[in-house]
Amino acid sequence: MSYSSDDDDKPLIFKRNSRPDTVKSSSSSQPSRPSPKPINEEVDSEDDKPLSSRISIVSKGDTNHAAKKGPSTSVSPLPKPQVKDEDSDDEKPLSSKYTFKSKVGSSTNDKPLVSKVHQNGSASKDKNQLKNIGVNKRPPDDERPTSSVKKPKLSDSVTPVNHKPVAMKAETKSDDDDDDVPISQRIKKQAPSSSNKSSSVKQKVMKKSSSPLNKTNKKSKKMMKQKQSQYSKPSKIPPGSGEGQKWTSLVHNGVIFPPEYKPHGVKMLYKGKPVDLTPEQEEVATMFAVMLDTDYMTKPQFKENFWGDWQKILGKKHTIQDLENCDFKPIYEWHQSEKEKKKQMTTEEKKAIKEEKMKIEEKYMWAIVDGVKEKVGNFRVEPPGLFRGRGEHPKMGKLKKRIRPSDITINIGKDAPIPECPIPGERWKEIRHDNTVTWLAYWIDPINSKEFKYVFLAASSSLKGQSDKEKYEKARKLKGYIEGIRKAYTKDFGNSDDTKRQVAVATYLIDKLALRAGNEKDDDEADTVGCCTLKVENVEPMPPNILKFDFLGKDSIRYQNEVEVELPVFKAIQQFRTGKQGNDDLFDKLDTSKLNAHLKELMPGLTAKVFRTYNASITLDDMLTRETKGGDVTQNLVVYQHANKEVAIICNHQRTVSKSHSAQMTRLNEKIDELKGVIKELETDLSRAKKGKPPSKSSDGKPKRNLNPEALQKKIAQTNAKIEKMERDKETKEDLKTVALGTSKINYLDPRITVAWCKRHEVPIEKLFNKSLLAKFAWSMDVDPSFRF
DNA sequence: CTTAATACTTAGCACATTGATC
DNA sequence: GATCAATGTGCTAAGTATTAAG
Repeated sequence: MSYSSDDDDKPLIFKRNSRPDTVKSSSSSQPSRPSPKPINEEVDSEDDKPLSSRISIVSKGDTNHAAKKGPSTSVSPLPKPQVKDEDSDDEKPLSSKYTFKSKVGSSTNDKPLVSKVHQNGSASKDKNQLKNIGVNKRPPDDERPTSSVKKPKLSDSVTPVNHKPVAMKAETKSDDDDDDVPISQRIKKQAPSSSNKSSSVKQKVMKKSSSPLNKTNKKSKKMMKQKQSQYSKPSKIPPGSGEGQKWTSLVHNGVIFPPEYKPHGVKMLYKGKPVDLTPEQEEVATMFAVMLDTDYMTKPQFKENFWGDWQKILGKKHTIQDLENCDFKPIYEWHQSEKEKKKQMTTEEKKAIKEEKMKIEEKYMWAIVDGVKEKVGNFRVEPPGLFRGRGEHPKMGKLKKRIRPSDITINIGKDAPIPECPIPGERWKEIRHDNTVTWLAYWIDPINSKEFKYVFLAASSSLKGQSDKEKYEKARKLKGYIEGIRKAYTKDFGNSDDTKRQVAVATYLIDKLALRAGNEKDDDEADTVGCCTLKVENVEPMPPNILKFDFLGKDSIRYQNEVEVELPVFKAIQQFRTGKQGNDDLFDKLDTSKLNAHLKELMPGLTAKVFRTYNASITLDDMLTRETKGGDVTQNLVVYQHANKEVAIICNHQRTVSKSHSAQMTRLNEKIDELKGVIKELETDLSRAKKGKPPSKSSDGKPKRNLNPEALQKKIAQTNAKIEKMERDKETKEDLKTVALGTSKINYLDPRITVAWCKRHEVPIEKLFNKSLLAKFAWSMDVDPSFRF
């Protein structure tokens, strides 16, 4: 390994690489990507600092993008809590709703008029709602104190039922006066007042101790057993709601099924001859044919599994006796031409089809949760197909059978009408009324009968937003414990108790490298690992104190990294490896349950994944603070992207290099060269102009304008600037070709950090959050500009 | 304890749409 | 206005985590 230490004082340490650009096509070999750049790290961790500072990043100086774009349309003085009024809101561009231009202090929001509130997060035209469904549509601003809840499952003494967008929003309002106080403080000072209205949101954050919500009369199962342990608050219980109650009323229309199979009649060949297939056989053959141009075709496992399932449908006696002699091309080509046809359709035709589809699907898109219209996430039942497992999945290619209504369990409010089964003559498997869960429906995963496929609300829903917020609040809470936790595990690196030592080292790795917990996996899943499931061969100690990691993590994405660690950790890893084979567990005394049980002793609700959230968010907050220099919007966006990228690297969020990447780079280079040629020419002309000569002939022989030296100078400068910008863009592009920035933005970065930063630096939030993100993070829009993670 | 069942979050990629560029 | 890259969205696989059951 080369640890080149071109970075002066630091010993070079972190080096990340990974899959080759060929990822997609590679078959047997493990994917790996080159990493953008090495990261150096300081050995001794400084407790409180974010990962980014504990790990020093070799950043290439920030490029300041010269091009200035005019500040965009920022307008409204302050974002306000959004209460949507479908009718009026719809038309407005989101930008007019958000976009902060406000200065830090100005924070008095006007109150949202919560009068109509219909729907939460969505940008849609929802003229037709589930209107006809009789539901207890509560007026939005109805506060719904506990008592109003129809089924008081909880005694009145219990925390008031939390509430929804409406309440939530209304609430926000109420702490307006607090606006300049950081949320965390507001939370603290919030007295659990009796006023039901304000109880909701903050409730969740309340100390566990204060709200010993014991499951009371939950009718069922899980609840009974719930141990009201010493650290009470089971994370499941949403703040203001009853014992794990997630909703009080729930109305929706069930799910929609893909169309029945329509045979195309195109015959495939077997040993060169056309074969007749029944529609069912043809359907499965078509699933395979359609994948002819994917690299699943290079995987024997895929073909084997496909053949196994297809043969069951063909029958043992069928003409077709093997896959080798099958020629699916005719079907493949038919499919390609269908695709082409579709592409050729005029915009109007496409539009018409789309609208038609919308009309049919409209009613499935929405649910009414506690009186608020919310978007449903995946209301379309997954169509049949061949299982596309990632990595070397043992089940790839298996037939994912068609799901029928009789496979579906619906969960809905007791008082809601049962959705009509969309397929005439068929019926749902089961109807439940479980308000302790958020799913609207589920079916058994046809590939793995031990698992389920759930239908949930969309990310823009209050239910999801609420839990998202809780996730970040928990991560922020870790801030207050992290120092102690680090001290504690550091102390245990040398603990004589094997288990304790392993817990300490594992926690260290999770904290420092943002590794995933690493649950156990079955043999019928791809062989990937996380922290607790690391194998001896995945971590190679390289004296004096470097650990070389190389393993396949989630989604079979390769994690490669070389890290300098504290000596005791290094020694401990060496010791964990002794006497074991490469394939043995590195942490043989450990699994995620034990690890999490330990973590919970350190902080209520703490689990391994919280470290990832914490480290990602604190890194963003820290880098934004350190690197924002008060430039223009463009420059600030570069700062943000830089921070975002760092987080993505820490979390190992990768993407495959686009097929056209190298071609694009080549083109960029050509353009740069071209511009350089222009410069040369301009320089020639400049010197000639200075001598009073006319410009040289341009290459194409056309005469050029006779410019004066000043004009030429200016042109040269402009062109140079252009070249510089292109060089920077090129670099950025190359740099980010394997880095996926989106994943962290969606899942790990507390949106309040971004929103507050935007407010502080007058960056329109729309530059960073697209429509979906704005909807998903609606709950964070009114954060105080001074918010820090 | 260990394993199974359950529910929910996180993930990359394919495809669609939008936007920039010539 | 066509072309092609960038961006957005849908899809569904693959994780984490808790609780119940054995």
